[in-house]
Amino acid sequence: MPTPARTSTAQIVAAGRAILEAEGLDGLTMQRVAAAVGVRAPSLYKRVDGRSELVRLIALDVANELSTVLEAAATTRDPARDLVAIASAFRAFAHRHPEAYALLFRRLPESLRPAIDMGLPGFETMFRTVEALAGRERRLEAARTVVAWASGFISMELAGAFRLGGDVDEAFEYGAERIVAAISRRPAGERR
Amino acid sequence: MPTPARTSTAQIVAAGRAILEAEGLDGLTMQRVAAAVGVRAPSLYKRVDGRSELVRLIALDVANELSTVLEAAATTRDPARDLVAIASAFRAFAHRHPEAYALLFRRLPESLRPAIDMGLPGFETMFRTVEALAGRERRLEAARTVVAWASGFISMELAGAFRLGGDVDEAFEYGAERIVAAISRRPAGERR
DNA sequence: ACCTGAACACCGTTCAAGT
DNA sequence: ACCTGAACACCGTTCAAGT
Repeated sequence: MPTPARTSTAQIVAAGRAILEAEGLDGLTMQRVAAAVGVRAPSLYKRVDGRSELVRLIALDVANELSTVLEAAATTRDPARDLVAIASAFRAFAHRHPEAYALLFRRLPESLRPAIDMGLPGFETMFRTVEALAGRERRLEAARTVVAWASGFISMELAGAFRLGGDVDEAFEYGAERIVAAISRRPAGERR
Repeated sequence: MPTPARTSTAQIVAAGRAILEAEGLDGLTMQRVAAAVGVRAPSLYKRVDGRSELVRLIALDVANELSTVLEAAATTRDPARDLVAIASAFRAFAHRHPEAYALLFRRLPESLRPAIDMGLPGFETMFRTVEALAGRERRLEAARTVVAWASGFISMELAGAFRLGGDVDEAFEYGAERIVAAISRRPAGERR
């Protein structure tokens, strides 16, 4: 006799994300998630293949949200200003969802890799903005430089690695400005 | 009746590091470490306060080794070349010990933070080299920019995040050059 | 002193049995 | 169909008992 579903994959992912953010990745247990959606742990396996699959689904959810945030950040027609805005939006997102953010850049065995496509609109936007500054030929190296800097800065910041005092916001602004200039085809002063 | 110690903290840390590198952080269990040093899991608690303490000790060991590697990398008197060499040594270390490296930049509750002092000689060397390029006033922001870029690049690389093809080594060289230029004081006469 | 087995409270995961 | 309790193989950690 069929019984109605008491939960859904979407609800499980949402609950998992909430628990992740509140308790950290170690606190994200199948039992907690099950309790949050009103079910017992074994029932989760009807919709999700296991814990690592759940974590992967959460990471995909986070990537999508981040993508829309980045997309919305490029509002001017000036690529230099847009790129700074994109980097700042990236950082603000990480501050709002530090545990979720950490999920995006963690080391994983090849097989479990979350296929976070750089094809997501927000990353495309970033990529296009970089290309406008660095030129078609150097766009890949330039994009990698920008993303490496931004993600590294944020990871260190969230890991509490900036312990020498100073103004961290100011260091981010300094870095953003310098990096934008560094990847630009012409020195900033010559642009019009 | 006293029995002789069958292992030591140093041996435990070394075994733990080997297991970490071979099996990943999840594979680093007290039982495995115990087996590797020829003892049962409960005996580890005589020398180490628990698993997170063990991980902290391993992280400190890694930080010290990284420090000596960085220190040895600065061999010329040209700070620009030295800084590139330091960044490359940093990257090479991470490639040799990817799991150990990941330990250094992971998010931790404040209380468990591994007190990886920036006072370690290798980091001092890097800091001094940056200062020679960026000047005393901007050295903190400049150092943060360099380390953020390098650590971010390496994390992404090790996480398998560079999936758009292209030459990753070339992207690192490109980034290193551009960043060194970006944090350097402008030569006299050039306007901004 | 140091080491150990046994025990406890947790995990993730499987599966037969219930509705 | 979906959910569940029971079971299994693991964890980390504690502690009384052994040497």
